[in-house]
Amino acid sequence: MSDKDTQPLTGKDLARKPRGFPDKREGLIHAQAKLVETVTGIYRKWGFEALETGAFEYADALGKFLPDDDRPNAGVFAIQDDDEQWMSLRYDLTAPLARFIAEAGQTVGRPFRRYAAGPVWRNEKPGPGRFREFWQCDADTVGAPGFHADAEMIAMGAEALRAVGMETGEFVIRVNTRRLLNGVLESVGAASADTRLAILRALDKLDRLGASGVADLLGKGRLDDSGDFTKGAGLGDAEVKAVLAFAEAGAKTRAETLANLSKAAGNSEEGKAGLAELEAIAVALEALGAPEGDVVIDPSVVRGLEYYTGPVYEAELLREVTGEDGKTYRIGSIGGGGRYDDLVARFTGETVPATGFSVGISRLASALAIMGETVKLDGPVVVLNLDKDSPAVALEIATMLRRAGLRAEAYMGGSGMKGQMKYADRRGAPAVVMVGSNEIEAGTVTIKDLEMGAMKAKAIQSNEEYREARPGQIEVPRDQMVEAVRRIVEAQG
RNA sequence: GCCGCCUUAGCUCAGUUGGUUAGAGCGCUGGUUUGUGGAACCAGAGGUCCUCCGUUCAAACCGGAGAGGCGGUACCA
Repeated sequence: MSDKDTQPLTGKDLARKPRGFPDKREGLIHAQAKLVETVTGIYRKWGFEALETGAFEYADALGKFLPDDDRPNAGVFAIQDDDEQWMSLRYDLTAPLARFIAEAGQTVGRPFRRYAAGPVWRNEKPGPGRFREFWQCDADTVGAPGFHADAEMIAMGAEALRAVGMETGEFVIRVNTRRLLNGVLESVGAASADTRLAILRALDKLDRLGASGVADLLGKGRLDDSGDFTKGAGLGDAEVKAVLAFAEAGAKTRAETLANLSKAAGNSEEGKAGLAELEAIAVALEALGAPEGDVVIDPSVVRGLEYYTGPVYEAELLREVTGEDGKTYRIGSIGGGGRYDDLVARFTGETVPATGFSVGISRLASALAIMGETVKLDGPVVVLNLDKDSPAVALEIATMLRRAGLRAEAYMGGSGMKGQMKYADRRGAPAVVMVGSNEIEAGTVTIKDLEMGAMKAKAIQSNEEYREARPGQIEVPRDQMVEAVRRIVEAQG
């Protein structure tokens, strides 16, 4: 940026990582893979099929904006193709789907029910649980005009979150509709786009700032803890009250909320239509068996994406996230979605009603990681290399184990036995196999069950006794090695 | 983007109101134990004290700028 730090970095300074692009290791990768497998499994069960698109889309296909100066827009990562056209990394999985539908035309039947999982990129400020590269797992129904399709997305989303381990009270899916919001905006006479936007943004913060904070934002403005002043929407007291009454209409049950809303939503056409949408969704949710605790109607839900045209839903993690450092972290939204009836029409002019739900895989995984709920490492069986001058024995043993379908490696490092045991321990190896001169002479191998060894060692008091005991260790003839190792691995599950 | 706080060993942190060779715990490496991780004891190796510029006889410490981190706020298709 400035001209004085143009000196090239050297040495360790070179090894930097851009913020928000996480390095992921064994534990996290497997946790994420498992989440993806579980969630897509639910989507498949509900009758969705796989469809994936590429990482880049033309910038104008992704959104309404056009290239201005150097970059099309902050918020996305964009580069120019060799023909100078702007391409952007996708910021979600929905906009590329709309492009695909427009392009594929009649070659896909309607309704088209698809799921997809993959990384998306947003050029925003990262934080704990907030990344610039992160995974989403989406399901969408294209060509579905009825609100029961939205209800299906919501109920399926709740099922997916339960499948990844969320229990009653640990998450909630809050449902609203844009049309109800439009009705409220109309009823308070919010005409300008700026004012409407300011009101929606204020509403969206109800859960975080509370009624008084939102009231400030709806009115004159709000001074936050850091001393920063946020300009308000400029509504009068009566209007602020009306909007707040609407936003706080949420009640314990969906039926109660709907009853409250019918009073607070005003008489506009949009408001009535919105109420009808939510009523239809509520009926369908009953039929789908979605528990009241999992899915609530909450008129303060807005969601940022501009392409939503009707119902919107947001899945929030309620479970307290406390790290091993004792700090609590606010993870917030772990998924959401909504109806986007006009997204395909941008390309073809043909209105294609569609609705979708997305699970924030990276958020979920980092919430689990912060809580210390990482999956147990399941490393390979490690064959120790005791005679470093002739590693062939270790290679041979490892090959036997692999041919039998077991995950195994011969030690490749340069350390002594103690170091090799430490290595196996750190890798999460279920067992090590040792073949030294004693074993070669006797035609046997020594197998150590590391898990059992650890367990037995707990009962041992003195260091000498520990050295003597060789806990969890057995010696078997070489031709029984594979089965003995297999028993140990399987016993550990 | 704006505001505040922070940056010393691999990690968590001490540190002298500016004064020689910058410390601890954990971890790591080696040994006690030709060949035994998670236990014990002994020893050892790790540092441009975030970077650059300035003040000073002297800067890890003071001043300025920058980078990175954390938190808040804004933005978030």
